[in-house]
Amino acid sequence: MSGSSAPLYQQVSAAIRDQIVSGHRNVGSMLPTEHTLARSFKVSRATIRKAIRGLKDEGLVRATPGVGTVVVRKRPQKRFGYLRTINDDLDDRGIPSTIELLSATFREPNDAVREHLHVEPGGRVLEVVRIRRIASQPFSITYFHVPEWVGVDPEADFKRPVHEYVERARRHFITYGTDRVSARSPTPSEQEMLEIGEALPVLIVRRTSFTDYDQPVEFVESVIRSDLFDYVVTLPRKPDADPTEGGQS
Amino acid sequence: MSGSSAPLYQQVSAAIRDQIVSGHRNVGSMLPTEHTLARSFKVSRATIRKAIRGLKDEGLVRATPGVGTVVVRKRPQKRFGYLRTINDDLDDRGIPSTIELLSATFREPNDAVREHLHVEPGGRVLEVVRIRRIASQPFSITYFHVPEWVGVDPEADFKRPVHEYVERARRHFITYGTDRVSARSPTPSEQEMLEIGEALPVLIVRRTSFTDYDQPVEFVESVIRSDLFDYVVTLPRKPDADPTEGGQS
DNA sequence: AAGTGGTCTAGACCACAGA
DNA sequence: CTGTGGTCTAGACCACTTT
Repeated sequence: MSGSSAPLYQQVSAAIRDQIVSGHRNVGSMLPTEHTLARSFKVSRATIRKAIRGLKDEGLVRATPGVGTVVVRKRPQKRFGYLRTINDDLDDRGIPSTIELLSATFREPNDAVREHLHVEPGGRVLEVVRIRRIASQPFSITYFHVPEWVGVDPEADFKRPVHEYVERARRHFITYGTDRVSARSPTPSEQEMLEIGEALPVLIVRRTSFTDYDQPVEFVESVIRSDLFDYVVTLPRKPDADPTEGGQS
Repeated sequence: MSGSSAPLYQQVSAAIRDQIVSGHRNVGSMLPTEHTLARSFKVSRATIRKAIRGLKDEGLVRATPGVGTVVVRKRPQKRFGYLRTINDDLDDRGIPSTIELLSATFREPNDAVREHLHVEPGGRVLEVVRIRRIASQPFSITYFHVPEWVGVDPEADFKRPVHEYVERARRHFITYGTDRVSARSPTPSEQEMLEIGEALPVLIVRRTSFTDYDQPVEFVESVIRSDLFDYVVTLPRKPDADPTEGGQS
Protein backbone atom coordinates (compact mmCIF):
# COMPACT_ATOMS: atom_id res chain seq x y z
CA MET A 1 0.00 0.00 0.00
CA SER A 2 1.47 3.32 1.04
CA GLY A 3 5.15 3.94 1.48
CA SER A 4 5.94 3.75 -2.19
CA SER A 5 6.45 6.98 -4.08
CA ALA A 6 5.06 5.59 -7.32
CA PRO A 7 1.65 6.92 -8.42
CA LEU A 8 -1.31 5.09 -6.93
CA TYR A 9 -2.55 3.73 -10.25
CA GLN A 10 0.84 2.14 -10.90
CA GLN A 11 0.78 0.47 -7.51
CA VAL A 12 -2.70 -0.88 -8.20
CA SER A 13 -1.62 -1.97 -11.67
CA ALA A 14 1.38 -3.80 -10.25
CA ALA A 15 -0.71 -5.49 -7.57
CA ILE A 16 -3.25 -6.88 -10.04
CA ARG A 17 -0.52 -7.83 -12.50
CA ASP A 18 1.24 -9.78 -9.78
CA GLN A 19 -1.97 -11.64 -8.99
CA ILE A 20 -2.25 -12.67 -12.63
CA VAL A 21 1.38 -13.56 -13.18
CA SER A 22 1.62 -15.49 -9.92
CA GLY A 23 -1.43 -17.54 -10.82
CA HIS A 24 -3.74 -16.21 -8.12
CA ARG A 25 -5.99 -15.10 -10.96
CA ASN A 26 -6.39 -17.63 -13.74
CA VAL A 27 -6.69 -16.91 -17.44
CA GLY A 28 -10.39 -16.80 -18.26
CA SER A 29 -11.46 -15.57 -14.83
CA MET A 30 -13.17 -12.23 -14.31
CA LEU A 31 -11.64 -9.38 -12.36
CA PRO A 32 -13.82 -7.88 -9.64
CA THR A 33 -15.88 -4.96 -10.89
CA GLU A 34 -14.28 -1.55 -10.95
CA HIS A 35 -16.47 -0.39 -8.09
CA THR A 36 -15.44 -3.38 -6.03
CA LEU A 37 -11.77 -2.89 -6.81
CA ALA A 38 -12.06 0.79 -5.90
CA ARG A 39 -13.52 -0.18 -2.55
CA SER A 40 -11.00 -2.91 -1.78
CA PHE A 41 -7.99 -0.85 -2.84
CA LYS A 42 -9.47 2.20 -1.10
CA VAL A 43 -8.95 4.42 -4.14
CA SER A 44 -11.32 6.16 -6.50
CA ARG A 45 -12.78 4.39 -9.47
CA ALA A 46 -10.88 6.71 -11.83
CA THR A 47 -7.64 5.45 -10.37
CA ILE A 48 -8.77 1.86 -10.82
CA ARG A 49 -9.64 2.57 -14.43
CA LYS A 50 -6.23 4.07 -15.11
CA ALA A 51 -4.61 1.01 -13.56
CA ILE A 52 -6.70 -1.36 -15.68
CA ARG A 53 -5.92 0.65 -18.80
CA GLY A 54 -2.28 -0.29 -18.27
CA LEU A 55 -3.15 -3.96 -18.00
CA LYS A 56 -5.18 -3.71 -21.19
CA ASP A 57 -2.23 -2.18 -22.99
CA GLU A 58 -0.09 -5.08 -21.86
CA GLY A 59 -2.60 -7.52 -23.27
CA LEU A 60 -3.28 -9.10 -19.88
CA VAL A 61 -7.01 -8.32 -19.62
CA ARG A 62 -9.87 -7.37 -21.90
CA ALA A 63 -12.86 -5.28 -20.80
CA THR A 64 -16.30 -5.77 -22.31
CA PRO A 65 -19.01 -3.18 -21.63
CA GLY A 66 -21.93 -4.64 -19.76
CA VAL A 67 -20.03 -7.81 -18.94
CA GLY A 68 -16.81 -7.21 -17.07
CA THR A 69 -13.06 -7.54 -17.34
CA VAL A 70 -11.55 -10.92 -18.07
CA VAL A 71 -7.96 -12.15 -17.75
CA VAL A 72 -6.79 -13.22 -21.19
CA ARG A 73 -3.08 -13.75 -20.71
CA LYS A 74 -0.83 -14.90 -17.91
CA ARG A 75 2.29 -13.06 -19.01
CA PRO A 76 2.53 -9.59 -20.49
CA GLN A 77 2.47 -9.58 -24.26
CA LYS A 78 6.03 -9.46 -25.46
CA ARG A 79 7.22 -5.92 -25.77
CA PHE A 80 7.49 -5.05 -29.40
CA GLY A 81 10.49 -3.60 -31.04
CA TYR A 82 11.74 -0.50 -29.42
CA LEU A 83 15.13 1.13 -29.48
CA ARG A 84 17.61 -0.65 -27.27
CA THR A 85 21.28 -0.11 -26.74
CA ILE A 86 23.88 -2.83 -26.69
CA ASN A 87 24.06 -2.04 -23.02
CA ASP A 88 20.40 -2.96 -22.58
CA ASP A 89 20.95 -6.23 -24.41
CA LEU A 90 23.94 -7.21 -22.31
CA ASP A 91 22.19 -6.18 -19.11
CA ASP A 92 19.21 -8.36 -19.99
CA ARG A 93 21.51 -11.30 -20.55
CA GLY A 94 23.29 -10.57 -17.32
CA ILE A 95 26.64 -9.96 -18.98
CA PRO A 96 28.80 -7.32 -17.32
CA SER A 97 30.87 -5.13 -19.59
CA THR A 98 33.17 -2.15 -19.35
CA ILE A 99 33.51 0.88 -21.59
CA GLU A 100 36.73 2.66 -22.48
CA LEU A 101 36.65 6.09 -24.07
CA LEU A 102 39.18 6.29 -26.89
CA SER A 103 38.50 9.81 -28.17
CA ALA A 104 35.94 12.62 -28.33
CA THR A 105 36.72 15.20 -30.97
CA PHE A 106 35.02 17.59 -33.38
CA ARG A 107 35.68 16.85 -37.01
CA GLU A 108 34.21 17.12 -40.46
CA PRO A 109 32.12 14.04 -41.15
CA ASN A 110 32.47 11.81 -44.15
CA ASP A 111 29.71 11.77 -46.75
CA ALA A 112 27.80 8.87 -45.22
CA VAL A 113 27.65 10.49 -41.78
CA ARG A 114 26.89 13.88 -43.27
CA GLU A 115 23.93 12.48 -45.16
CA HIS A 116 22.51 10.54 -42.23
CA LEU A 117 22.68 13.57 -39.96
CA HIS A 118 21.71 16.16 -42.58
CA VAL A 119 24.86 18.14 -41.82
CA GLU A 120 25.58 20.99 -44.20
CA PRO A 121 28.90 21.02 -46.05
CA GLY A 122 31.47 22.55 -43.74
CA GLY A 123 29.47 21.59 -40.64
CA ARG A 124 31.18 19.56 -37.96
CA VAL A 125 30.16 16.67 -35.77
CA LEU A 126 31.34 15.44 -32.41
CA GLU A 127 32.81 12.00 -32.87
CA VAL A 128 33.06 9.80 -29.80
CA VAL A 129 34.89 6.51 -30.10
CA ARG A 130 34.50 3.88 -27.42
CA ILE A 131 35.53 0.30 -27.03
CA ARG A 132 33.53 -2.19 -25.01
CA ARG A 133 35.03 -5.18 -23.25
CA ILE A 134 33.51 -8.25 -21.71
CA ALA A 135 35.73 -9.95 -19.17
CA SER A 136 38.56 -7.72 -20.45
CA GLN A 137 38.12 -9.22 -23.91
CA PRO A 138 37.38 -6.72 -26.69
CA PHE A 139 33.76 -6.92 -27.79
CA SER A 140 32.89 -3.92 -29.96
CA ILE A 141 34.08 -0.57 -31.23
CA THR A 142 31.46 2.16 -31.42
CA TYR A 143 31.62 5.47 -33.28
CA PHE A 144 29.09 8.08 -32.19
CA HIS A 145 28.47 11.10 -34.37
CA VAL A 146 26.49 14.06 -33.05
CA PRO A 147 26.04 17.32 -34.98
CA GLU A 148 27.82 20.24 -33.38
CA TRP A 149 24.58 22.24 -33.04
CA VAL A 150 23.23 19.70 -30.56
CA GLY A 151 25.71 21.07 -28.06
CA VAL A 152 26.98 17.95 -26.37
CA ASP A 153 29.89 18.78 -24.08
CA PRO A 154 33.02 17.18 -25.59
CA GLU A 155 34.59 17.12 -22.15
CA ALA A 156 31.94 14.82 -20.70
CA ASP A 157 33.06 11.45 -19.43
CA PHE A 158 30.86 9.48 -21.85
CA LYS A 159 30.54 6.56 -19.47
CA ARG A 160 26.77 6.41 -20.03
CA PRO A 161 24.78 5.70 -23.21
CA VAL A 162 25.52 8.62 -25.51
CA HIS A 163 21.87 9.39 -26.23
CA GLU A 164 21.61 10.55 -22.62
CA TYR A 165 24.19 13.26 -23.28
CA VAL A 166 22.30 14.26 -26.41
CA GLU A 167 19.02 14.55 -24.53
CA ARG A 168 20.65 16.41 -21.67
CA ALA A 169 22.08 18.99 -24.07
CA ARG A 170 18.79 19.75 -25.79
CA ARG A 171 15.20 19.78 -24.68
CA HIS A 172 14.41 17.36 -27.50
CA PHE A 173 13.92 13.70 -26.85
CA ILE A 174 14.79 10.88 -29.17
CA THR A 175 11.55 9.19 -30.14
CA TYR A 176 12.57 6.73 -32.82
CA GLY A 177 15.48 5.45 -34.82
CA THR A 178 16.47 3.34 -37.78
CA ASP A 179 18.88 0.43 -37.47
CA ARG A 180 20.83 -1.02 -40.37
CA VAL A 181 22.58 -4.32 -39.76
CA SER A 182 25.23 -5.66 -42.10
CA ALA A 183 28.41 -7.70 -41.99
CA ARG A 184 31.87 -7.65 -43.50
CA SER A 185 35.38 -8.84 -42.88
CA PRO A 186 37.28 -6.77 -40.33
CA THR A 187 39.84 -4.24 -41.44
CA PRO A 188 43.42 -4.73 -40.22
CA SER A 189 42.98 -2.08 -37.53
CA GLU A 190 39.72 -3.66 -36.42
CA GLN A 191 41.44 -7.03 -36.26
CA GLU A 192 43.97 -5.50 -33.95
CA MET A 193 41.52 -3.63 -31.73
CA LEU A 194 39.13 -6.55 -31.43
CA GLU A 195 41.92 -9.11 -31.21
CA ILE A 196 40.49 -11.27 -33.95
CA GLY A 197 41.68 -12.73 -37.23
CA GLU A 198 40.47 -11.87 -40.69
CA ALA A 199 38.37 -15.03 -40.84
CA LEU A 200 35.90 -13.82 -38.18
CA PRO A 201 33.41 -11.36 -39.68
CA VAL A 202 32.26 -8.28 -37.82
CA LEU A 203 28.63 -7.30 -37.44
CA ILE A 204 27.98 -3.65 -38.32
CA VAL A 205 25.02 -1.99 -36.61
CA ARG A 206 24.29 1.57 -37.74
CA ARG A 207 21.66 3.57 -35.91
CA THR A 208 20.26 6.97 -36.81
CA SER A 209 18.19 8.48 -33.98
CA PHE A 210 15.49 11.08 -34.52
CA THR A 211 13.67 13.55 -32.32
CA ASP A 212 10.00 14.36 -32.20
CA TYR A 213 10.51 16.72 -35.06
CA ASP A 214 11.97 14.00 -37.29
CA GLN A 215 15.37 15.59 -36.92
CA PRO A 216 18.38 13.25 -36.85
CA VAL A 217 20.56 14.00 -33.83
CA GLU A 218 22.78 10.96 -33.52
CA PHE A 219 24.42 8.46 -35.83
CA VAL A 220 26.01 5.46 -34.18
CA GLU A 221 28.10 2.84 -35.90
CA SER A 222 29.01 -0.26 -33.94
CA VAL A 223 31.57 -2.80 -35.10
CA ILE A 224 30.94 -5.99 -33.18
CA ARG A 225 32.58 -9.40 -33.00
CA SER A 226 30.11 -11.68 -34.76
CA ASP A 227 30.94 -14.60 -32.48
CA LEU A 228 29.75 -12.74 -29.38
CA PHE A 229 26.59 -10.95 -30.45
CA ASP A 230 23.31 -11.32 -32.32
CA TYR A 231 21.04 -8.45 -33.21
CA VAL A 232 17.61 -9.40 -31.85
CA VAL A 233 14.28 -7.63 -32.32
CA THR A 234 10.63 -8.63 -31.86
CA LEU A 235 8.14 -7.08 -34.25
CA PRO A 236 4.37 -7.06 -34.68
CA ARG A 237 2.82 -8.37 -37.85
CA LYS A 238 1.16 -5.24 -39.09
CA PRO A 239 1.36 -1.47 -38.76
CA ASP A 240 -1.85 -2.25 -36.85
CA ALA A 241 -5.11 -0.53 -37.44
CA ASP A 242 -5.98 3.01 -36.53
CA PRO A 243 -7.72 3.71 -33.25
CA THR A 244 -11.34 4.76 -33.31
CA GLU A 245 -11.23 7.69 -35.65
CA GLY A 246 -14.95 7.65 -36.32
CA GLY A 247 -15.84 11.30 -36.70
CA GLN A 248 -18.56 10.08 -39.04
CA SER A 249 -22.09 9.71 -37.76
CA MET B 1 -21.53 20.96 -34.71
CA SER B 2 -24.17 18.46 -35.64
CA GLY B 3 -25.35 16.57 -32.64
CA SER B 4 -22.66 13.97 -33.02
CA SER B 5 -23.06 10.80 -31.02
CA ALA B 6 -19.32 10.30 -30.62
CA PRO B 7 -17.93 10.73 -27.10
CA LEU B 8 -16.96 14.25 -26.19
CA TYR B 9 -13.27 13.53 -25.88
CA GLN B 10 -13.19 12.18 -29.43
CA GLN B 11 -14.85 15.31 -30.71
CA VAL B 12 -12.32 17.46 -28.89
CA SER B 13 -9.50 15.26 -30.15
CA ALA B 14 -10.72 15.56 -33.72
CA ALA B 15 -11.11 19.33 -33.43
CA ILE B 16 -7.55 19.87 -32.23
CA ARG B 17 -6.17 17.38 -34.72
CA ASP B 18 -7.90 19.25 -37.53
CA GLN B 19 -6.33 22.51 -36.35
CA ILE B 20 -2.90 20.88 -36.54
CA VAL B 21 -3.37 19.11 -39.86
CA SER B 22 -4.93 22.13 -41.50
CA GLY B 23 -2.02 24.31 -40.41
CA HIS B 24 -3.98 26.52 -38.03
CA ARG B 25 -1.57 25.31 -35.37
CA ASN B 26 2.03 25.21 -36.46
CA VAL B 27 4.61 22.63 -35.51
CA GLY B 28 6.55 24.01 -32.59
CA SER B 29 3.68 26.06 -31.19
CA MET B 30 2.19 25.42 -27.78
CA LEU B 31 -1.34 24.24 -27.25
CA PRO B 32 -3.39 26.32 -24.80
CA THR B 33 -3.16 24.99 -21.27
CA GLU B 34 -5.51 22.20 -20.30
CA HIS B 35 -7.46 24.57 -18.07
CA THR B 36 -7.88 26.99 -20.95
CA LEU B 37 -8.92 24.30 -23.37
CA ALA B 38 -11.43 23.01 -20.85
CA ARG B 39 -12.93 26.47 -20.61
CA SER B 40 -13.03 27.14 -24.34
CA PHE B 41 -14.45 23.71 -25.23
CA LYS B 42 -16.80 23.94 -22.26
CA VAL B 43 -15.85 20.48 -20.99
CA SER B 44 -14.08 19.26 -17.90
CA ARG B 45 -10.32 19.11 -17.72
CA ALA B 46 -10.48 15.30 -17.49
CA THR B 47 -12.14 15.21 -20.90
CA ILE B 48 -9.47 17.49 -22.33
CA ARG B 49 -6.79 15.25 -20.92
CA LYS B 50 -8.32 12.16 -22.51
CA ALA B 51 -8.49 13.98 -25.84
CA ILE B 52 -4.85 15.04 -25.62
CA ARG B 53 -3.82 11.52 -24.69
CA GLY B 54 -5.06 10.43 -28.10
CA LEU B 55 -3.01 13.11 -29.82
CA LYS B 56 0.05 12.03 -27.86
CA ASP B 57 -0.44 8.45 -28.98
CA GLU B 58 -0.54 9.63 -32.57
CA GLY B 59 2.74 11.48 -32.07
CA LEU B 60 1.19 14.86 -32.89
CA VAL B 61 1.91 16.58 -29.58
CA ARG B 62 4.22 16.14 -26.63
CA ALA B 63 3.40 17.19 -23.08
CA THR B 64 6.13 18.29 -20.68
CA PRO B 65 5.29 18.72 -16.99
CA GLY B 66 5.76 22.24 -15.83
CA VAL B 67 6.06 23.56 -19.36
CA GLY B 68 3.09 22.76 -21.55
CA THR B 69 2.01 20.80 -24.60
CA VAL B 70 3.73 21.44 -27.89
CA VAL B 71 2.79 20.47 -31.43
CA VAL B 72 5.62 18.32 -32.75
CA ARG B 73 4.25 16.90 -35.95
CA LYS B 74 1.78 17.93 -38.60
CA ARG B 75 0.73 14.44 -39.64
CA PRO B 76 0.35 11.30 -37.56
CA GLN B 77 3.61 9.46 -37.16
CA LYS B 78 4.19 6.60 -39.54
CA ARG B 79 3.82 3.21 -38.03
CA PHE B 80 6.98 1.52 -36.84
CA GLY B 81 8.79 -1.69 -37.31
CA TYR B 82 6.60 -4.50 -38.36
CA LEU B 83 7.41 -7.91 -39.76
CA ARG B 84 8.65 -7.72 -43.31
CA THR B 85 9.91 -10.37 -45.65
CA ILE B 86 13.02 -10.09 -47.77
CA ASN B 87 10.56 -9.91 -50.62
CA ASP B 88 9.02 -6.77 -49.14
CA ASP B 89 12.45 -5.21 -48.78
CA LEU B 90 13.47 -5.93 -52.34
CA ASP B 91 10.12 -4.77 -53.67
CA ASP B 92 10.48 -1.48 -51.83
CA ARG B 93 13.87 -0.96 -53.35
CA GLY B 94 12.54 -1.88 -56.76
CA ILE B 95 14.80 -4.88 -57.15
CA PRO B 96 13.26 -7.79 -59.05
CA SER B 97 14.17 -11.28 -57.87
CA THR B 98 13.29 -14.88 -58.64
CA ILE B 99 12.73 -17.82 -56.32
CA GLU B 100 13.74 -21.40 -56.98
CA LEU B 101 12.35 -24.22 -54.83
CA LEU B 102 15.11 -26.65 -53.95
CA SER B 103 13.22 -29.06 -51.71
CA ALA B 104 10.16 -29.47 -49.47
CA THR B 105 10.37 -32.47 -47.18
CA PHE B 106 9.30 -33.68 -43.76
CA ARG B 107 12.16 -34.41 -41.43
CA GLU B 108 13.16 -34.49 -37.80
CA PRO B 109 14.45 -31.06 -36.84
CA ASN B 110 17.77 -30.39 -35.21
CA ASP B 111 17.84 -29.19 -31.63
CA ALA B 112 17.86 -25.50 -32.47
CA VAL B 113 14.80 -25.74 -34.69
CA ARG B 114 13.06 -28.06 -32.26
CA GLU B 115 13.51 -25.57 -29.46
CA HIS B 116 12.38 -22.56 -31.45
CA LEU B 117 9.21 -24.33 -32.62
CA HIS B 118 8.52 -26.20 -29.36
CA VAL B 119 8.46 -29.50 -31.25
CA GLU B 120 8.35 -32.59 -29.05
CA PRO B 121 11.09 -35.21 -29.46
CA GLY B 122 10.10 -37.44 -32.34
CA GLY B 123 7.95 -34.72 -33.92
CA ARG B 124 8.63 -33.71 -37.48
CA VAL B 125 8.71 -30.44 -39.35
CA LEU B 126 8.23 -29.51 -42.98
CA GLU B 127 11.47 -28.08 -44.29
CA VAL B 128 11.31 -25.93 -47.39
CA VAL B 129 14.55 -24.79 -48.98
CA ARG B 130 14.56 -22.02 -51.54
CA ILE B 131 17.20 -19.98 -53.26
CA ARG B 132 16.66 -16.42 -54.36
CA ARG B 133 18.39 -14.81 -57.30
CA ILE B 134 18.75 -11.23 -58.41
CA ALA B 135 19.58 -10.83 -62.08
CA SER B 136 20.33 -14.58 -62.14
CA GLN B 137 22.98 -14.03 -59.48
CA PRO B 138 22.52 -16.02 -56.26
CA PHE B 139 21.39 -13.78 -53.41
CA SER B 140 20.20 -15.91 -50.51
CA ILE B 141 19.35 -19.40 -49.34
CA THR B 142 16.33 -19.74 -47.09
CA TYR B 143 15.31 -22.67 -44.89
CA PHE B 144 11.69 -22.67 -43.70
CA HIS B 145 10.66 -24.97 -40.88
CA VAL B 146 6.97 -25.53 -40.09
CA PRO B 147 5.72 -28.05 -37.50
CA GLU B 148 3.86 -30.95 -39.06
CA TRP B 149 0.70 -30.19 -37.03
CA VAL B 150 0.25 -26.89 -38.85
CA GLY B 151 -0.75 -28.92 -41.90
CA VAL B 152 0.99 -27.09 -44.71
CA ASP B 153 0.69 -29.06 -47.96
CA PRO B 154 4.18 -30.27 -48.90
CA GLU B 155 3.11 -30.45 -52.54
CA ALA B 156 2.41 -26.70 -52.74
CA ASP B 157 4.48 -24.69 -55.21
CA PHE B 158 5.96 -22.39 -52.53
CA LYS B 159 6.33 -19.52 -54.91
CA ARG B 160 4.80 -17.10 -52.44
CA PRO B 161 6.01 -16.03 -48.98
CA VAL B 162 5.80 -19.15 -46.84
CA HIS B 163 3.81 -17.53 -44.04
CA GLU B 164 0.91 -17.35 -46.49
CA TYR B 165 0.86 -21.15 -46.74
CA VAL B 166 1.00 -21.38 -42.96
CA GLU B 167 -1.96 -19.04 -42.54
CA ARG B 168 -3.89 -20.78 -45.28
CA ALA B 169 -3.47 -24.15 -43.56
CA ARG B 170 -4.67 -22.94 -40.16
CA ARG B 171 -7.14 -20.33 -39.18
CA HIS B 172 -4.50 -18.78 -36.97
CA PHE B 173 -2.78 -15.64 -38.07
CA ILE B 174 0.77 -14.70 -37.35
CA THR B 175 0.74 -11.63 -35.14
CA TYR B 176 4.36 -11.14 -34.26
CA GLY B 177 7.83 -12.58 -34.69
CA THR B 178 11.37 -12.38 -33.41
CA ASP B 179 14.32 -11.79 -35.71
CA ARG B 180 17.88 -12.67 -34.83
CA VAL B 181 20.59 -11.28 -37.08
CA SER B 182 24.14 -12.58 -37.00
CA ALA B 183 27.05 -13.12 -39.35
CA ARG B 184 29.68 -15.75 -40.06
CA SER B 185 31.93 -17.02 -42.78
CA PRO B 186 30.15 -19.14 -45.38
CA THR B 187 30.47 -22.91 -45.32
CA PRO B 188 31.96 -24.57 -48.40
CA SER B 189 28.50 -25.58 -49.66
CA GLU B 190 27.21 -22.04 -49.10
CA GLN B 191 30.20 -20.68 -51.00
CA GLU B 192 29.20 -22.90 -53.87
CA MET B 193 25.49 -22.14 -53.82
CA LEU B 194 25.97 -18.39 -53.43
CA GLU B 195 28.98 -18.31 -55.78
CA ILE B 196 31.14 -16.45 -53.31
CA GLY B 197 34.54 -16.94 -51.71
CA GLU B 198 35.28 -17.61 -48.08
CA ALA B 199 36.32 -13.99 -47.56
CA LEU B 200 32.77 -12.65 -48.03
CA PRO B 201 30.74 -13.17 -44.85
CA VAL B 202 27.11 -14.21 -44.95
CA LEU B 203 24.38 -12.48 -42.99
CA ILE B 204 22.16 -14.91 -41.07
CA VAL B 205 18.59 -13.80 -40.37
CA ARG B 206 16.54 -16.16 -38.22
CA ARG B 207 12.86 -15.48 -37.71
CA THR B 208 10.45 -17.23 -35.38
CA SER B 209 6.81 -16.33 -36.09
CA PHE B 210 4.06 -16.58 -33.49
CA THR B 211 0.28 -16.64 -33.54
CA ASP B 212 -2.02 -14.64 -31.32
CA TYR B 213 -1.76 -17.38 -28.72
CA ASP B 214 2.01 -17.09 -28.53
CA GLN B 215 2.44 -20.34 -30.40
CA PRO B 216 5.45 -20.58 -32.75
CA VAL B 217 4.36 -21.80 -36.18
CA GLU B 218 7.32 -20.98 -38.41
CA PHE B 219 11.07 -20.78 -38.13
CA VAL B 220 12.92 -19.26 -41.04
CA GLU B 221 16.67 -19.14 -41.50
CA SER B 222 18.05 -17.01 -44.30
CA VAL B 223 21.67 -17.08 -45.42
CA ILE B 224 22.34 -13.91 -47.36
CA ARG B 225 25.30 -12.46 -49.22
CA SER B 226 26.48 -9.62 -47.02
CA ASP B 227 27.52 -7.51 -49.99
CA LEU B 228 23.99 -7.34 -51.34
CA PHE B 229 21.79 -6.85 -48.29
CA ASP B 230 21.36 -4.90 -45.06
CA TYR B 231 18.80 -5.72 -42.41
CA VAL B 232 16.89 -2.49 -41.81
CA VAL B 233 14.28 -1.71 -39.17
CA THR B 234 12.80 1.48 -37.72
CA LEU B 235 11.86 1.39 -34.07
CA PRO B 236 10.15 3.70 -31.58
CA ARG B 237 11.98 4.84 -28.48
CA LYS B 238 9.82 3.26 -25.83
CA PRO B 239 6.55 1.38 -25.53
CA ASP B 240 5.84 4.39 -23.27
CA ALA B 241 5.92 4.31 -19.50
CA ASP B 242 8.10 1.63 -18.05
CA PRO B 243 6.06 -0.93 -16.11
CA THR B 244 9.23 -2.53 -14.80
CA GLU B 245 9.55 -0.53 -11.58
CA GLY B 246 10.55 -2.09 -8.30
CA GLY B 247 7.88 -4.74 -8.40
CA GLN B 248 8.75 -6.75 -5.33
CA SER B 249 6.24 -8.59 -3.18
C1' DA C 1 5.72 33.02 -6.89
C1' DA C 2 3.07 31.64 -10.71
C1' DG C 3 1.77 28.37 -13.99
C1' DT C 4 2.10 23.82 -16.08
C1' DG C 5 0.87 18.95 -16.75
C1' DG C 6 0.22 14.66 -13.63
C1' DT C 7 -2.48 12.58 -10.22
C1' DC C 8 -6.63 11.77 -7.45
C1' DT C 9 -11.28 12.11 -5.47
C1' DA C 10 -16.36 11.48 -5.05
C1' DG C 11 -19.78 11.86 -7.12
C1' DA C 12 -23.06 11.20 -11.73
C1' DC C 13 -25.40 9.42 -16.05
C1' DC C 14 -25.21 6.39 -20.06
C1' DA C 15 -25.56 2.11 -23.29
C1' DC C 16 -25.38 -2.38 -23.09
C1' DA C 17 -25.51 -7.47 -21.49
C1' DG C 18 -27.68 -10.94 -19.01
C1' DA C 19 -31.15 -13.11 -15.84
C1' DC D 1 -34.71 -5.50 -13.88
C1' DT D 2 -29.67 -5.12 -11.98
C1' DG D 3 -24.92 -4.66 -12.82
C1' DT D 4 -21.19 -3.72 -15.98
C1' DG D 5 -17.68 -0.81 -18.15
C1' DG D 6 -17.51 3.88 -20.65
C1' DT D 7 -18.00 8.67 -20.16
C1' DC D 8 -18.07 13.11 -17.72
C1' DT D 9 -17.92 16.71 -14.10
C1' DA D 10 -15.94 20.02 -10.69
C1' DG D 11 -13.30 20.29 -7.71
C1' DA D 12 -8.21 19.38 -5.30
C1' DC D 13 -3.16 18.76 -4.39
C1' DC D 14 1.39 17.66 -6.21
C1' DA D 15 6.14 18.03 -8.59
C1' DC D 16 8.14 20.50 -11.64
C1' DT D 17 9.80 24.47 -14.68
C1' DT D 18 10.17 29.12 -15.43
C1' DT D 19 10.08 33.93 -14.01
